Amino acid sequence: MVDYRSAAEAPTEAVACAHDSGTPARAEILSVEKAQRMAEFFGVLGDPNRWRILSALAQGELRVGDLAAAVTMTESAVSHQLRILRATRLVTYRKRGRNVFYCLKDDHIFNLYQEASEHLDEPAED
Amino acid sequence: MVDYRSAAEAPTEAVACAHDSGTPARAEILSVEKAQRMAEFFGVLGDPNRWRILSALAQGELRVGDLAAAVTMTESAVSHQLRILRATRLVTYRKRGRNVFYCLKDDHIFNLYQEASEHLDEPAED
DNA sequence: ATAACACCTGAATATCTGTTCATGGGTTAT
DNA sequence: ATAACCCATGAACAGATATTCAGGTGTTAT
Repeated sequence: MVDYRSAAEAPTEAVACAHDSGTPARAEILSVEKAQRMAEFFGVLGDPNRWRILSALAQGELRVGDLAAAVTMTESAVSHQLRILRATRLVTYRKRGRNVFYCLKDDHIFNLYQEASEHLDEPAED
Repeated sequence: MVDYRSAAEAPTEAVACAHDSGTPARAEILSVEKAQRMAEFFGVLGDPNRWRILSALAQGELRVGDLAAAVTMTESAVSHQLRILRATRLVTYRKRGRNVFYCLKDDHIFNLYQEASEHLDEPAED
């Protein structure tokens, strides 16, 4: 997926830690359980098609079929992904007859998107 | 990893969308490229050992060997992971003789952690 | 020079993950 | 009742991923 050989190499001597010298440690080391929960959550956001689904739902409620068309995936594939997004409580749904309308559940996904964008938009600084 | 059969089921009729009725759509649907970049970034945070490494570094600078001991992984495994964290610009390093000291690069990881925690701590509401 | 140390890297393997395909349940129309 | 429609699900397969293992580079000590 990514070519890690093009990683940021050769740092300067200037200290570039998130918290410098005298600053007290901000956090304890994560327990394996907490780390596991974090990883499971972020892992859900680690798939491009799930991001496309989420961004489509950011425009408003959508039926599964329309959602599939919007992201050019099969209904089955979308349905599988929606199950995961449901379990992670990122989306909710509402049944009307034989249709099922999905939508985003809350604002957390927006904040995460924004925070990630800021990080990704930062200059390479090499 | 997760049992998706225990997903949130049986919604009420009350609308629970992130943006209600008349609100205008907040975003366009993500391009495949942007979705790909997002997924790659969040995918890095989709591993429990990487979270333990990051949280260990949140306490301060650490040598690779000490880091490995702190998270109970082999030096090799840690080194492989650090390469990924370096490429994602989540950590930086500093060479002193034959030692290499790693530390967190910026605050984004804290914000992401906090945002995710808030989401995960929300009640199940079933 | 030689050995020990700290770290990095490539290949190989076991595991996890996402899609497809086929099928089944529930709802509406005829 | 029957057919058409919408969606969910399980199994299976292909692709991605993380660790282990063996070996390599560069640095410090003897």
